Amino acid sequence: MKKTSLSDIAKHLGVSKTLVSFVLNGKGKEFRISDEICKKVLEVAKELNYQPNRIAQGLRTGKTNTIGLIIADIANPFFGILGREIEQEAARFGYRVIFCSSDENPEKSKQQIAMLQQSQVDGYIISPPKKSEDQIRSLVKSHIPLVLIDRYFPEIECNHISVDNFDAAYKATNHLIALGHKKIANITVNLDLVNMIERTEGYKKALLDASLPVDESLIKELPFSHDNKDVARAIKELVGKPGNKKVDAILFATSKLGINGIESITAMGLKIPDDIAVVSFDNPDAYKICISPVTVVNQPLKEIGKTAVQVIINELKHPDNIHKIQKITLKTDLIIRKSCGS
Amino acid sequence: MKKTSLSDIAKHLGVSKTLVSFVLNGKGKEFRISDEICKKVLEVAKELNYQPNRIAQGLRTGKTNTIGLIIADIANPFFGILGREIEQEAARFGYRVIFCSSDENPEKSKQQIAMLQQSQVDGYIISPPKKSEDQIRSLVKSHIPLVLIDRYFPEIECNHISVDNFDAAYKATNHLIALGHKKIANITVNLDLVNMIERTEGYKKALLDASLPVDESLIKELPFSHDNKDVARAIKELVGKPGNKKVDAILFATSKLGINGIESITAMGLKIPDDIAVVSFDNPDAYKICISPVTVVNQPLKEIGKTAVQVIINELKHPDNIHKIQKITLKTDLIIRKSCGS
DNA sequence: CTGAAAGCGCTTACAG
DNA sequence: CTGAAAGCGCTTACAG
Repeated sequence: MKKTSLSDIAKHLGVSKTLVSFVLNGKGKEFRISDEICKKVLEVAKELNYQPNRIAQGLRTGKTNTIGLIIADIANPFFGILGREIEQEAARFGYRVIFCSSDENPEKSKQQIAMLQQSQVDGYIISPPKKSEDQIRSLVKSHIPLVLIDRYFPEIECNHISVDNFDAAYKATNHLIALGHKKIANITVNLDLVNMIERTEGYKKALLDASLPVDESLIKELPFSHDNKDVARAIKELVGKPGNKKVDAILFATSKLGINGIESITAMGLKIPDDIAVVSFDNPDAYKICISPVTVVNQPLKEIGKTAVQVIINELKHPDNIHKIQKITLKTDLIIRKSCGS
Repeated sequence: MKKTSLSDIAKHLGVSKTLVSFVLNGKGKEFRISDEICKKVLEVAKELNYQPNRIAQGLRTGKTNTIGLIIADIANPFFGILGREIEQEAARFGYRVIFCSSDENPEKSKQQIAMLQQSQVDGYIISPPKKSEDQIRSLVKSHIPLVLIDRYFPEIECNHISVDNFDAAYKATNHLIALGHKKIANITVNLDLVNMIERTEGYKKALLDASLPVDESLIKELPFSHDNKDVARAIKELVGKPGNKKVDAILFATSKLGINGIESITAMGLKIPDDIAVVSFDNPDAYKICISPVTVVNQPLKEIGKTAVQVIINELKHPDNIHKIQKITLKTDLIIRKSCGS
């Protein structure tokens, strides 16, 4: 079954491809093509089940109606929710999206960017891994719409959408302090990325403002691809010997860390929040049905995704705006459950 | 910054596009082009940062190296893990993937299929919603590689990869029975799809084989887009009045149901497994750190994803095989934790 | 060994 | 109002 093309329809009716193209693109009125012919063209197109070849259109017009998305891992619900929203918002504007998971690996993201360039995507939404500055810089230079999400590079002038991580960590830590916790640890991931750095800064600032000491040994930076054992080890180090508790609360910088952490804490026979209080970034289902439902910093993921697409579409529609850089910071909210005590 | 094309390289060196194309496609040897010229072409290509225009290649060759993926919802970790594996395996073979979430809505999947057709994807991996039989049939007719995952339509001859749902539900129910539970409910989703139907059949068969009555009022089919309230209501109906327990165990057919269900059960003040035992399909993180870690039917998601891509690639490489339909059924395993008692 | 030419399916000045 | 023609960037017979 050969696919039908524009010229099939043209031949069928004894008219030119030009005319058919006009009609099918809704420019019938504009070129004052008679209603009668318009109707016929539409009929035949339907009858022959005409599907425009977007590849051909893309080659001709230079626009593919495709957005390239690079995130760390689509299997992680954090990025899943983000990706879902991006897909949906893009579809509203007639755009498709190619998904890429970089695993926070700059080698992978580099290849993925090259692939997306070759695919002639109209725009990029990227959650850049560390050490990908040069990739982002050269993308900026290419003048194709680009927006960074979740994190960004302060030294690169580029659209980005993220969350006030400093403020979020500050408030979460403060919440712990207000409930009487004094020895508060921070388990985070060694991504060397602003978002994570700001979280740790916010945590420290909250301690300082409460005249609590900042003990660097209570800050554990784990590798991104940590497994349960890494987290378990970190927690053992933090907890110390029984009867001589080094720590009475932990701020987890990601839900992956938090979920593994809670598993370890429980496995060690410790109770949340009585033995140790817990607060975490992100709000996965797991935290709702957890042994002790977890107090979390909730990020407006859907808004991040939606806004990212809108920034891209806006630049595509108004290419003159491409130099008006948008740096958007959204607010988080603290959802208080039971894991911090009362 | 204009992108460099084949002819830019050709002009640069005073040779023909043909030659450049041959060299860049690794056919230098085949056409016995001198090593010297090959080297120069490669050099210039690198220097000019040549990126082949895949859109143009696609138009010319009819192959886009793109796979279209339709699942219910990429934000659901079940599909997230599947999608991740598909993306990764596809990348290994040089394929990109366009992600579409259908929300189990046949209208959406219809539009998405049309979009993917227009995008000239080389193959489809689809988790088809109910009432999408006609869409799948017409795709089969188009002779473009297609594989159904997670569920399929028994009456349509088509590649599919799924899991032995009957067996899985049978074993899960049996596990409950072996632990002494007799009044076992089944909360599932009204998808009218083989996978879900088989789960309920397996559940019933296990009851029958144990000479337990099958009580249709203990089978609750909720809408796909259920919210917490739907699940809470179902559970209230199942549990009945205090002191007069209608049910002592529940088999959840999906983790979304299970997570909501456990939340409701806990909110009602019931203890798992003492007041009510729980077993669920799928193995999200939530179940590991749950109040009572949940016994689950674990599906080999990565294998499903990987195999799906391989079936597509295989057909693409050996177009003659397209009529050798592959119907693959994988095994699940029961991961026993604490939610069923002992 | 290398090049000129056709053509994939579109869109869009241009001409009448 | 409508059509012939060029061209997007490739690949690939075909010719020499």
